[in-house]
Amino acid sequence: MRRVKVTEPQVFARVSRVFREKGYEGTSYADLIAATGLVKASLYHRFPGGKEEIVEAVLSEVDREFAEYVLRPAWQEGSPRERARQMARRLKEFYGSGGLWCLLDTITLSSNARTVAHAGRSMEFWIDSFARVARDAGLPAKLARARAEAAVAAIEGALIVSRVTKNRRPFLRTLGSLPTDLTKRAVGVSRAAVADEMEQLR
Amino acid sequence: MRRVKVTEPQVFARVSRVFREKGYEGTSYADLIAATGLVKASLYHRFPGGKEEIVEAVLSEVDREFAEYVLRPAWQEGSPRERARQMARRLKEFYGSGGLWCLLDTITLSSNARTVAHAGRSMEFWIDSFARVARDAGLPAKLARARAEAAVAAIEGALIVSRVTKNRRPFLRTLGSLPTDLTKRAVGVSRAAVADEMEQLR
DNA sequence: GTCTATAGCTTGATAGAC
DNA sequence: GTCTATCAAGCTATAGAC
Repeated sequence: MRRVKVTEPQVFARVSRVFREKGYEGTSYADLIAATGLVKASLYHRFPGGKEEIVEAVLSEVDREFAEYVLRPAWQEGSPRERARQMARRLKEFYGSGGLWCLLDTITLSSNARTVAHAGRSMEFWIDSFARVARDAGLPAKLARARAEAAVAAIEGALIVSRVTKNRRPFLRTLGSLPTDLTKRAVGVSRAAVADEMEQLR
Repeated sequence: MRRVKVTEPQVFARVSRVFREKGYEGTSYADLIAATGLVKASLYHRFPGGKEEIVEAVLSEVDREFAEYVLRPAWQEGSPRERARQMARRLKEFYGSGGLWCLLDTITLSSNARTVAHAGRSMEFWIDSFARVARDAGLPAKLARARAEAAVAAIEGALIVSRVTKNRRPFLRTLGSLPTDLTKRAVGVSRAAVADEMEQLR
């Protein structure tokens, strides 16, 4: 009765799903076993460092996918607004329209300093990517950076609101306004009609 | 050797601090014992329902304080902008300038449905409070609601960015722009100078 | 690379004395 | 209302066969 070998990409995908959903402390080996179909000793064979090593590996892998797919448009040629729009589409996909949480969030609560530092670097790259688009749209570097931080926070926060109130609309709205938030030349009081903003409400 | 009795408000304050910091699964009785100075059986005497009852009680209490202090200006008389400013000041205080997390966030990851529902109602009241200020500023109800959701998300997200990148500035900036974000008549492309926004960067 | 079996510790929870 | 003592279950982790 030979078991079918579970491929490495499958293990990563299934395990990361659990950590995204339950966080670091909330994830037990029982959960990981149920998700992968592997037995505990097999997980230890693949990740001798235990849970900490698993979470490090998952973070690296998810990070790579996020950078290479979701954030990629930030580093390509083309109209800043259109690149932001493409990132918004991919963010929607990546976060399951607001039904999946962010690993950088769930994993950084009561986990070790090394993991938090790793997640910090990942988030910095995310911010850098957004900031690049804002700069390409003509914003001064300092302002671009602030806009990028605010945009990342808006997304992270919208996921929390989505989880807590079980309403995904704020998340989808945040993605909808992302291209504008990242690239518009100024915020503040304007004479543009309220109707403009209301039209964008979905 | 009689022990000094620990007052109920002290227990609530210390226990809620732990849950804010570590989340639901991340908090163990060992943590609660260390924080309160009480022994396990004493905690069970006060909260026979165990961890679930503790977290419910903490949520109710923190909720009450948040509504009665932080959100209070939303339901008072006066200029909407000034009321938003006062809430921003109190939010800064409540979240330790970005060094303390939100219970509604940390407690809703891998905890039971009842707790998530409770947290959901708390967040709805928060959104309602913000929306009221936006409506008082002259915004139509639907737009006011969307602005309120976005503002709550911005705060929650800024706390995550603060935790992950160990940089509190995004959080403080979010509070700085809260009065404007909540009460301005329109967003979008405007002719107001970029300098206006940059001046507000701290 | 996967499995069975087991070790030892920590967890949430309870009984009962003071 | 607080304590000591104890419990079973769950946890992370390892040894060793196939």
